[in-house]
Amino acid sequence: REKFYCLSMFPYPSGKLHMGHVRNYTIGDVIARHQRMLGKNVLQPMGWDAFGLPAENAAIKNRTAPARWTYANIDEMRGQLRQLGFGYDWKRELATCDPDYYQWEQWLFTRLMEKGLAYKKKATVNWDPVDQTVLANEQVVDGKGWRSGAPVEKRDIEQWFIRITDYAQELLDDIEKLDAWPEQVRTMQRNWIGRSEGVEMAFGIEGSDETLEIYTTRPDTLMGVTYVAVAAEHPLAARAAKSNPELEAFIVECQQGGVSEAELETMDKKGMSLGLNALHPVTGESVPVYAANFVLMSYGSGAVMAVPAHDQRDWEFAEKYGIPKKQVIFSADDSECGIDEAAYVEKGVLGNSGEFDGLRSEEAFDAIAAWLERHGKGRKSVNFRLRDWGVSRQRYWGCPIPVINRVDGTTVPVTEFPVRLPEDVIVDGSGSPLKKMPEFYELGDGDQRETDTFDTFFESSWYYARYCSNDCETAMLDERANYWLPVDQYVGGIEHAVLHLLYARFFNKLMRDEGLVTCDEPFSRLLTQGMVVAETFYRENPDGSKEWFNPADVEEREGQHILKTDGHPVIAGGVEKMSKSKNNGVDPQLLIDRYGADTVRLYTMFTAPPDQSLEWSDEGVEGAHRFLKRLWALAHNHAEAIRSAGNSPAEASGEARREIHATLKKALFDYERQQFNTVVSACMTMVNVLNKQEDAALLREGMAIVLRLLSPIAPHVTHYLWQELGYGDDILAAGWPQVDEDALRQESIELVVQVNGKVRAKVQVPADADKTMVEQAARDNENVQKFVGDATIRKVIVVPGKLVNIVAPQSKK
RNA sequence: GCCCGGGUGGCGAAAUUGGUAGACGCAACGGACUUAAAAUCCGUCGGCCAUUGCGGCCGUGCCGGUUCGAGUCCGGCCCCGGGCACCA
Repeated sequence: REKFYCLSMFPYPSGKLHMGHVRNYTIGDVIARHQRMLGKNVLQPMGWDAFGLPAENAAIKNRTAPARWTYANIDEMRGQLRQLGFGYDWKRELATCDPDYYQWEQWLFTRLMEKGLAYKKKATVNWDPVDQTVLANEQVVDGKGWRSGAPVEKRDIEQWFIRITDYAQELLDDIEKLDAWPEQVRTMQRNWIGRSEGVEMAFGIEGSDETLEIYTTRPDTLMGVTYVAVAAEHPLAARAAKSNPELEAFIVECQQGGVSEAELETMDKKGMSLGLNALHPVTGESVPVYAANFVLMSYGSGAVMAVPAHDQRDWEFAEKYGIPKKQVIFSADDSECGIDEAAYVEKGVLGNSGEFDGLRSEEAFDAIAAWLERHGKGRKSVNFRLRDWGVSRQRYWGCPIPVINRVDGTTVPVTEFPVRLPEDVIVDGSGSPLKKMPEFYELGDGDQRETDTFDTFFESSWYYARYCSNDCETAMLDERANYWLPVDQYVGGIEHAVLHLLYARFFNKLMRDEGLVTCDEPFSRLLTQGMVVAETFYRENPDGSKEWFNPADVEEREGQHILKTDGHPVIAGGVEKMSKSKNNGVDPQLLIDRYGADTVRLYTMFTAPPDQSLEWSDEGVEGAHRFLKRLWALAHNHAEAIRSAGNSPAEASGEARREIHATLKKALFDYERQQFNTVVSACMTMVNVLNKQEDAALLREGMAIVLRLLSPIAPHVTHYLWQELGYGDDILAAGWPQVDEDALRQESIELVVQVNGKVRAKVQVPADADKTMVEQAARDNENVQKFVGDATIRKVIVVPGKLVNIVAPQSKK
């Protein structure tokens, strides 16, 4: 049989399942069961993304080791997944914190080191000066450490990187192959990789032999450069600061704050002159050099050219510091292009640009690049926004980076795997326990084992492949991976649209180039489920931190949100993604206990289309449950008749049978496009139709259709009724229902008649009526005549099978 | 700030992608059954007007445009959500 690999993003074992998990895994299971009923050889595995920050936080809070906490959560959540009836192949279960798993990524990392694809360099992290520890971006709240409350600083430390930029072009090009991915995700990935074509060039430094390398996508504006900006950490700035205390203070000030892009992009743009000048590569003119807090050292060369007249950020900076603006681009059609109010960022025609005057921006791009090239000062170059992947984390609960730091300062890869993470530790919040465990890192002769661990995206970048070979003890993957891969259907949250999905695509290419897999891309088809969101509620602690309360513990009283346990008010924090950190998850267990798995599954499928975000509410679950009861009652009211009815189609009940098959046609269409909410609607419609029927043959045919359509969504009830009504032993093996086109034929159909685009009547016409007949029937209608009156009919539009529009504009009197 | 989505009845949504706006549900209301309640069944259910019946006007976040026809396409706004490289 044809293979079908259906995969849902594995969960972080945070405690219990939340509604987002239920939604994700129900969608995956519905697709897997659907494919199974279509006759395919389906693989659907499940596992645990088990390393991560929350386990360390829980360890501090509960005084348990992260490993213990994690394994207990896995047991709890596995039990819940079983209750929900998901069809997983549990033999393939894996947890990323298992040395049998992570040893292979340690091995692969050493291969990357040998190939030069892994390297060490300094990079900036958030530093909490009180707790003396590195903070994740999430742990920086309003510029302060979440535990200490101290203002966060930037600090540069040595870290491992992987050269994802070597694969930038291929990652970009292969997006074209992903034609069964949502366009939205493809666009986000393209933008993230951010290929641009521009020019790199060297500005001279006045009174020095040094040069400043800069890159621009707008070389046509080169003659409008009025200053150059460098990062505060730039060597040039550091040197100038030695004789300038004010500048030194500014550089220290720039060390404040976190490293997240959102923070950097929204902060006040500040700068200070270095008191030295750069030399324009074409004119040789002097322009001042500024240190600026928005230029990043880790980004390109840490220097940018600034054209206030034609770049909005440069414009604002120039305005603030009184730097001149020089307009060099003018609109081609003499339309308004002044630069007094804002930068003029459009392309146009050059002026004030010496020998380049009169060229259009596009021509100037080439001309200026050629000039620079000719004079040995620059060249065209392609640039990517994508940066190399920093994989070092100064944390305990992760996969140890398999390297040894030699006493002579060199770094060598480990040769024996796994490098085991000690699990019996105490986490106290003051940095990684590994750094306090000489038994872990001391290797004798001064050699030390690396104590940093991998980014947890490392584990989640290849788990999809390991499921195929998870019992293989001698290699990362074996030939079974190439049978199952690529994943035919991947299902997961839209929040992973870029990072996880891009890293996994990259990792697949790394594994391919290592000869481990043959496919270029890991996921053929992608369904990005919308988020399950819910209200958030919090109170502010005296130290400014926030305590979050679960919506289930909050009620509304006289327009105020009150915490049930103490009766005091809480603050509504808006509707957000269900998360541990905001404590706004809904516990599905209560619903499973009360209504059973099928109701929970049916409700999550029915209440919104899979890719749309779903705001949770308890209401509506009752309706899903009621439908299953109606289905059950329908089956039992007619059980005898259905069991004894023959399998021949129910010819007698023309209209009802037509409705069943027309609805089936829609349901099959919706299954194909994965719009499961309307599949459920269709099933409800069919049950409503069948409820009014007595004809045993039609009931037998109709029930056989409904049960199979519903089987992927509500497997338990349908499995039981299938047997009970005598259709067979196994509904999964029953085959997929098919539309009988004969049943859809109609003798007459209803057409909508519009006059000037407004519906004025509905007429019955024979199904095979031609255009003339249809038009005549429309004109004959009383209400239509009333609206046409004595106006001249200018045009009649007939849309076959749908409508007639009579265009007869009333003349104004 | 940048990138990507979304906005349709009291609520979740549908509209096979430019052709009847509101399918299917939830809630609500009215009725049947019941001593009663629950459950179940039947009916009403966008707003306004008309109502004996036919019906009419408005309506898919806001403003404008294209079209015989726009929830759907185009331009400009507003609001909400996701991501922004150390949450996963």
